[in-house]
Amino acid sequence: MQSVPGELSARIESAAGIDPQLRPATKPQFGHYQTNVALRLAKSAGRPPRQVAEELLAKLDLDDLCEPPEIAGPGFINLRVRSRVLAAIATKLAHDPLAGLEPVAQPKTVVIDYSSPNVAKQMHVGHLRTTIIGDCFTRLLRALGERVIPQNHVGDWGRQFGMLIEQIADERLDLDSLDLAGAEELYLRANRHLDADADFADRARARVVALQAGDPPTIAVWQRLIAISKAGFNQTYARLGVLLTDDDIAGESSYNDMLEPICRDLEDRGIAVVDDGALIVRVDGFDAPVILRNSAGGYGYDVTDVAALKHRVDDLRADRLIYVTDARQHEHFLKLFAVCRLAGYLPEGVAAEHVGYGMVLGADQRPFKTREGTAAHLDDLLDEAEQNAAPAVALAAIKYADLSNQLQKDYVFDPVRMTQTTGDTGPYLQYAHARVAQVLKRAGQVATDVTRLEEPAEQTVALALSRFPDVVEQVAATLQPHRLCGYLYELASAFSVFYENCPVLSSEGATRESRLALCQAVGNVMAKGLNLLGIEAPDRM
RNA sequence: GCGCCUGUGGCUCAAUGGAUAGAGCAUCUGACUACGGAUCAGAAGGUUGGGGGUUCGAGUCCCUCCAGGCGCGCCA
Repeated sequence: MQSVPGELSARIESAAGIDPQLRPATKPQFGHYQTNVALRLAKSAGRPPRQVAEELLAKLDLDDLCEPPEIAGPGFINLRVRSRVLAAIATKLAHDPLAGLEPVAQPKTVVIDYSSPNVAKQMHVGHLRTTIIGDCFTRLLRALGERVIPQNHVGDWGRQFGMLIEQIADERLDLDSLDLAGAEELYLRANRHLDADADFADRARARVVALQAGDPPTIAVWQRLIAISKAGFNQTYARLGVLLTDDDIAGESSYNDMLEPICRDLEDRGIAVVDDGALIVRVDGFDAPVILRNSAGGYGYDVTDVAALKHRVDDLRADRLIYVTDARQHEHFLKLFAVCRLAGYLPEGVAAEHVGYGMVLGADQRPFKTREGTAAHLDDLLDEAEQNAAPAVALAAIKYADLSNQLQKDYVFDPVRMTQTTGDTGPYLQYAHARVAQVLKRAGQVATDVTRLEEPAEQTVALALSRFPDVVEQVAATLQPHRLCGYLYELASAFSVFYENCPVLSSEGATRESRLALCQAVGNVMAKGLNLLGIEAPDRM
């Protein structure tokens, strides 16, 4: 079944010839949906908009879905959906396990790059957003039937491993007793050692060479460090309740064998040139080139990203690539996409999008740091939020705060404000869901059909419910979770008004049954919506 | 210097080129012997950073200036 706005939109378009740009009405007195189609047609037709609107309505039959349309203001057409249509939708939403979401006709393969922590370092505040946002995208697109392949681009390669492995040898460290926090302390000791001891620095450099050459004992230690780190990451993922698993890990090192052939390919085809000893690709519109290979013959992140993209297109068969990293890397990804288009690694039919998010700031409006000046650990943030609320609620608060404003904006991590249960917060949404659950539990009967929507509050709830599938679809297309947050907040508010004005358990007969079913629909949609955000919907709080 | 992002009530944020710019927090005023008051109703609070322009219509698009953040060849 097509959604109501979808069906209305299709019918108006077939009569008008252009997309009606149907929108939810901006005010209750304008009905449920509005379109400015007559205003736009009037221009090319050279006739008054209201007259165009009348002619259009004469050709349209919406009687099965809407009350008679109204022409208002300069020529808007206002539509009010019939109560029995809304009731039928609400009934469906009450019982549909998918809450009205329908799988796309032709699923695409979507590769989403997110989280990407570094080996031998605990995840810090910077990883919070990429992990939560990426997890939300995975849930959203999977709910719509897309084939989603998360890619956790773990930083498991680079010069730091030389000093780490040498430091382990120097200390005769027992790796069996090392956890991720311990590995991070090791990292710091190795760093200090490197600065203070030239001989150690030489050995670290030699160890990097050995690692790159595949020296077995060196590789063995490197693999242990990765295993220790993964275990630490997985603890944090479990605490965050995100879907990432070890299967989603595609570390930087996995692309090593591709780097040299890519350089050769691009150089052979004249796309890359040697400049100042480095192999680079110049990109129109950007001053700085993409550096495939530095003048010392080493490979950096640029070429690794090219290789990763090529792998995702060629081997994973991606139709759509999404990268979730901080906004500062935006230009890097634009250049990466440009180079890959140029090289033919990124065919026209494959979409590539960078979703850049803003920084997490402390109360001082500065990037969130510890007292020592290092980036705060992710676990510390969770701990801090849990001082203000129970773990499940604190996590909801953090995720909602992270997803509810436009992603590219910085936001202030304010544990007190975001754990509040009033206003536009995660806990408020959970509370609405819990109230629904309690009513249903106490009803003592199974919810059936929504049959009457006489009260305005009932109408408002049903109308909000009917918009859910469209909102989800739009969020999946635009990758703007804050719109889903806004929608769920609206639904929760509408439910609260209904709850205040329309007794459920103390009403009788058909009214009671209808209201119970409406409650169930709200609960179902709310739970589904929260689930798409990665937020739990408890029955009690 | 060049480029990207941001600027909306005291604070935190919405608004797909459409009607009188919407919410929440805080403030003030109301509603409970309660289907969970972790709620609801109402009030007050705005020259959408400034100035031009395009359009029937601009917070939104274009130009320009201002303020803040970030990035600008061999580290991710």
